[in-house]
Amino acid sequence: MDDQARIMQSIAGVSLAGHSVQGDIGDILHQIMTITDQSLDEAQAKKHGLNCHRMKPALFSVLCEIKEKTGLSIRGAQEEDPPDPQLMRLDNMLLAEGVAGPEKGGGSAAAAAAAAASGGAADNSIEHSDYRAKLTQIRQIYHTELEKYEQACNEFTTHVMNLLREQSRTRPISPKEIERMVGIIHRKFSSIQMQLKQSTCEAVMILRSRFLDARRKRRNFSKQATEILNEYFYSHLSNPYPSEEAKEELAKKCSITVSQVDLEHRDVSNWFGNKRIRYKKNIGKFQEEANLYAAKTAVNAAHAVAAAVQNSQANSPTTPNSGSSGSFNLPNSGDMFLSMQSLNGDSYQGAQVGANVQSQVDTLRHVISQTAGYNDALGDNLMYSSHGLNANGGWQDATTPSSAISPTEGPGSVHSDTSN
DNA sequence: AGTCATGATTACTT
DNA sequence: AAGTAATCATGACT
Repeated sequence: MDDQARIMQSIAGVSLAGHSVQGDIGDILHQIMTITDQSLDEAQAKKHGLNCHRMKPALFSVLCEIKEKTGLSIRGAQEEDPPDPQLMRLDNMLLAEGVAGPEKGGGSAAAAAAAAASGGAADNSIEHSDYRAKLTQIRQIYHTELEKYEQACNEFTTHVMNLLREQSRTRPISPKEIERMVGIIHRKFSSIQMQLKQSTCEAVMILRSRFLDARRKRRNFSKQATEILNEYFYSHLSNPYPSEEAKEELAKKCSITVSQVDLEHRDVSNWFGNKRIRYKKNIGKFQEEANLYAAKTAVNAAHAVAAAVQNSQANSPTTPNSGSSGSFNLPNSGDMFLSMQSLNGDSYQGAQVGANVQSQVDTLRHVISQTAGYNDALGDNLMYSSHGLNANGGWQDATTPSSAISPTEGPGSVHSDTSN
């Protein structure tokens, strides 16, 4: 500002010296220089006053002259637009992945059609449809964001241009300058866009690695997820084969807890597959865990019993002791409630009851085996016996639990699931 | 670095 | 198509 003031002063002194209007000019300049210190309304009024001033055209032409002279430096800074190699790379990738391409008719739809049509590609079309769904989601987000940026950029550009146009009445602004300004704005916005493109690329890469790469990177499930899965496993020990729906539900249940990654049906299947085989291979090793989860479900069951009893005998003064006092809002308490009622002898014929009885029986059997000192002859290896696990190594029919038959596993068995 | 636990994949069976 | 058994690969822990 000081430099500018000096220039102004010198202009006034040199070009217009000797005229009787010198004091007048000084006054005008002073007004111009202080215009930014004033409130908007004041400034607006003063600007208008200056615009109508009789000296304005002369001053304006002087400014134009000066501008012409200093314009060279600006022109020197005139830079062309080198296509950013990184941006090009991002663009190419997004195009290749079908994110940036044509909205619908392009890559993804074609891929979908190809996958659906050809029988050969049906090997894992479910996963691919899932993949495509997620990709579409990403593409949608990307496009709406891009559009938003575009709109904001245009709005801002027109705003700035209006501003400049308005200012061009008081100071000389060449079209080149406006062009340059627009260029700057666009560059700023495109750098923002690049960030969007970058994060989109990242998302696509993650998606790709998750779905299409040969071997998905191993991630450990969250504690809550394993908790939930284990709970199901040990409360269905006699038949640890969750149905499709059950798997789906477990996956959902595991995903709503705070875990970095959503579990899917396949993950649940893998988990149960691994769990079954590893449990069977070395039951002793899982004994502690089994006890833990059985106890956990037993607590739930006890609470449910309390709830059921309290409910069914609400009008009767004879309340069984069952010393547990607990919340009614336990997880699963609904299921437990029904099944316990059915065990209680009440004739509830809910669709869920049958399914839950077995899990209840599993839990209760375990509790009984513990409290009754059932593990005498088996040594300390098999406190929690293998229920439906038959000697052949299969779980087989759950409805005929063989009572405490230990498979060939000895106490000192080493688990053979080692490699490398 | 070594070890263990565990998620994921593969080949095979039912 | 779902399950099993074996195996691979890696995260976490020592």
